[in-house]
Amino acid sequence: MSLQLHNSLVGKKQPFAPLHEGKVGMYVCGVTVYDYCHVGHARVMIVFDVVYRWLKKLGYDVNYVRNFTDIDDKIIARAAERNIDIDTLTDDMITEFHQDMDALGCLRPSLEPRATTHMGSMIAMIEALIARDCAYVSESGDVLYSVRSFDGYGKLSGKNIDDLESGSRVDVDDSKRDPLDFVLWKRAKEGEPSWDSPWGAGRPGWHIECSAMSCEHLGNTFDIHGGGMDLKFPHHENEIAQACAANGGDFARFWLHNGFVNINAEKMSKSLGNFFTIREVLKKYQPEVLRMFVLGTHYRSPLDFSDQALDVAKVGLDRLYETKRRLAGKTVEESNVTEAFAAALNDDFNTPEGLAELFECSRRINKGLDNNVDISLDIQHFSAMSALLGIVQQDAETWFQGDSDDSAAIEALIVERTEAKKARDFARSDVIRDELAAQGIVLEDGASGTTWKRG
RNA sequence: GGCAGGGUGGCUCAGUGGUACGGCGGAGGAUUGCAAAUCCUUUAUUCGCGAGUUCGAUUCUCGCCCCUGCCUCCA
Repeated sequence: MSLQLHNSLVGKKQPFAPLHEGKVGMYVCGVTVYDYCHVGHARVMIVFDVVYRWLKKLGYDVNYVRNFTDIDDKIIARAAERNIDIDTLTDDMITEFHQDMDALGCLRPSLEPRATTHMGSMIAMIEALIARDCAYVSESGDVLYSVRSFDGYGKLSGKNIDDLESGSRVDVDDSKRDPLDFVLWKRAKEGEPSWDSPWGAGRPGWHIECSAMSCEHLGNTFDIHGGGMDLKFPHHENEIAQACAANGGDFARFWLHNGFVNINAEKMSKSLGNFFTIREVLKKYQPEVLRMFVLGTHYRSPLDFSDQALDVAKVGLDRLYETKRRLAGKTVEESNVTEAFAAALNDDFNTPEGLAELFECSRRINKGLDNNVDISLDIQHFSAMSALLGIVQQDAETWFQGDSDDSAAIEALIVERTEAKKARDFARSDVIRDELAAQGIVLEDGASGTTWKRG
């Protein structure tokens, strides 16, 4: 079966075919760089990392663009708060962001454009919108987008303008022709960073950034646009309105939205304050645990965050690493994933089903090892599937034992215990095992000697 | 109020018009000096509730209940 994507634009799965043979253009909304990333951000990045990896595996030449919003109200406020330059803040946060992403095993996108270096294309797009009567300069001096001018407004989010207005919580701004009109260009306020434009000094609105940067780097019409479900409205709706009205054609062809990360059945978010940063989680859990946790649920479903859920992910990974550990020393040839795995990923990136296949493959290997039958093909599959998901990528001993420096002492005790066992002095060997167990060390007596891990 | 997405075993998470995948946990067995790990067997007359369509529905349709989100910044 070929790749099927759930396209938010039509609300169902559709067969995927790129605009240009063999090439895929994909844009994913990145982060606003004013603070550390939390688990919600981690989910988007991990989900689209797997999308990226799978598209490449299918043989596409993928141009993956993920932006940084490096100018907005929150950034200005935070820089002022910390009494540092905006550039210092954003550069710093981008470095921290990359650190988190690298830790999580997310491949770097092809390009990570920053809003502040794309003023030209944003201004050009706004000019085009004004020329087409889709935007206007308000009394306050801001440039606004006129939502009534765009017929398809609301198509992505399944809303219509009248419904939006009746349920609107937005304060009515007199300078707007319509309450739903949104800012394309904000006139500079005293002391704020600004860029020159035909409408005076100012800075871009959030939505225009993504429309301009995606079109500049991927062309006016491109294949995939992704992001969190919360960006569907108004952000992505506005992106479509801007790009389509300015360019006169289609914008992104497939829209992919991932579900939220919840805590106690509530959305994890900055505003609710119920978030955990990635680095907080990584103090307690290895990065692959977070990855496993994310991939264990389909990307569009809600994902409940809890220590218990992470523990479950950890135990599952342990199982896979036990298999990898038994494979130590065996050379693995480059190979492909199983058909079942490919079918799962092709079905709108069904990673839980992909994981099920990986676990089954693990069992086949263990069984083969126990019964001494040829499992070379399974080993290749195991390696290819785990690599594709970006898990079980560490050395198994490191995974189980960590890299602290008490290993020598532990191993000395294991040698002593082995001697005792050889002498059938089980009382002594059990004492040693108990001593180690008290330190959290679990021993496993295998056919080729004793191995250990931290429990 | 409008719109979107959900409700599957003790927990978690897939899936399908013909009685349900995987993981965790539980029980039993093999293996082991005993463990650990691994393997085998087992663990949902049942998929929120009611009705309809059908030979047959958890899967389709309708109604209802409950949960979450979006409609303001948000991944």
